[in-house]
Amino acid sequence: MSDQKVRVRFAPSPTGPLHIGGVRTALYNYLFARQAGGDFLLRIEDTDQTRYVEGAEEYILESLKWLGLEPDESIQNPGAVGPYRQSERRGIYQQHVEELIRTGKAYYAFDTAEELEAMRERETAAGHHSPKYDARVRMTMRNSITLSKADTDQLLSSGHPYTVRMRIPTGEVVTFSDEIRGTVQFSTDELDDKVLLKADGLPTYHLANVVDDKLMKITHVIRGEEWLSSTAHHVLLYQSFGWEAEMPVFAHLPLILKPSGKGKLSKRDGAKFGFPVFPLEWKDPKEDEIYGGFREMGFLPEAVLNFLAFMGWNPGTDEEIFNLASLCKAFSMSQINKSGARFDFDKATWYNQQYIIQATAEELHALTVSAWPEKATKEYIQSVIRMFQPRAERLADLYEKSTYLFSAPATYVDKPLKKKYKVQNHEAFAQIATMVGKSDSSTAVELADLVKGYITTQELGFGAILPVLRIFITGGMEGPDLFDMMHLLGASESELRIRNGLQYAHQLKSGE
RNA sequence: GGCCCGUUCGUCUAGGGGUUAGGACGCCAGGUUUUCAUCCUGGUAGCAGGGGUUCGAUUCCCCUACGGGCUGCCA
Repeated sequence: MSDQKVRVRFAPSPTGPLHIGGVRTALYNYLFARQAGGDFLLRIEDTDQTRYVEGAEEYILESLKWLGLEPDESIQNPGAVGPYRQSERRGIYQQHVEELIRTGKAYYAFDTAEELEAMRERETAAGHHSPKYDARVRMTMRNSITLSKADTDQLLSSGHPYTVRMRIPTGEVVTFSDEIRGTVQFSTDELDDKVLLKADGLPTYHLANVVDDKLMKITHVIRGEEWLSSTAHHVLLYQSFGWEAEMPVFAHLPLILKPSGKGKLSKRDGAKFGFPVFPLEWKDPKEDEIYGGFREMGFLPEAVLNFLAFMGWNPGTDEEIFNLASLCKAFSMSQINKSGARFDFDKATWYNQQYIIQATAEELHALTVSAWPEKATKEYIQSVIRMFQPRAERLADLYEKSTYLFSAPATYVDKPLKKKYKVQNHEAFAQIATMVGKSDSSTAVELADLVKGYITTQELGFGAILPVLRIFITGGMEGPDLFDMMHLLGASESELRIRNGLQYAHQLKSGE
């Protein structure tokens, strides 16, 4: 197995939006494949028709595309081992299930939902805590083991609904090696006779997964820890088919947990904690509810990837900024943790800020084009972006925080203005306005020298002038360097704003 | 309840028989910016508990506690 070309798969169910934990699973699969020069496939596991959600498949595809985790083989660009949608592989499963029945590894079960329920109640009452359809119980149920051949054939030909169950042997120990957890053992006495084929003719995860992984030549199964318990069933299935030699290497990833409280991160946690748990926004057709996405929240895909990569993995060094390409180089299965990681939105935000700072103004402009005032030129907008990059945690901060560079402030912060503006400086501000208006400084530094020189020679004090000037220009107390902004706004606009601000401040003061 | 997996600062983690237990986020303080942010410096805080093994355990073993997963004709 190890001398074959590495092939891994990401196999989500189209039952809703792709959860952030799923994204991380996809990422690790992608990284592992890229690093090994192998293939990364996407398989849609749509065997539960009752949970199928319209649009989920497209959502998954779009998410992976946004993140840059595009599969080598998928429903969109099929390879040689398709179809890549399980619902289109019915015949394959049917065929394999028949083989298991022939060899006695599986059997028909005719129990109805009511009968199963009755069994569970009976078992619980008898003191069996988690009732399992196991070697003992199956002898009390209606299946092709307890029924005569004639009765079984009769039921089958009469169209009675049936499932096919796995016949778990007793008294054996299933041992397998997990890349992350080491040797894991299960006693077959603990295992139940899992349903392999449902009454609707579609396979359950267990059967479909094993058959598809084998047929799609998957070498490494990298998936969430929620699958660890059922891996024993999967190993048994490989054995039943005589596929021991082709059994993939298993690697069960630690789960992503809620930021606080108990359990793994869930769909509702986003709304509950005020941050996205999905890559893209999702409008649920059934619930009439909108779930926020990292993309719409102004996150850069590489920041999401970097953040997610570090939830459960580390490069073994102190470095922590890794884009997709460097992650591919640094990734190693042996550096994956065993324990679950709590989702930390502050850390995600920090990563985003880092990537916004690293990005070029051109890139950020391209990602936000429609958000800027139409009249502004590209050069002007990109200058604004450069000024606000270190001040942005989300893409929207870029244009939401910089509105005053596109139109004069409509209001001023009164309290600081009252405190800082002194009536006796009125003439000095008027002088500065004139000076700024006439200046043809080619750089912000020249403009700064000019104004600061005036303040110094007039002995006005920077603290009495600069903060007030900032309020005149922006309306507020925060923002980029004052002279950078005035230089960008231009001489006449700056002069105008100073004069308007001065008039306002003067009225504010004299009105007391 | 049963089975399986896990447990280093609040969070993400490095480390691993002898270390001042390292880094990052967050938070706090200082510096730069006479603003805010960035950036820089410093600080805060941790090996779940109990038994072993050992000259010596945070590191190895066992137990307990706690956390997580599974226990569906869901995946």
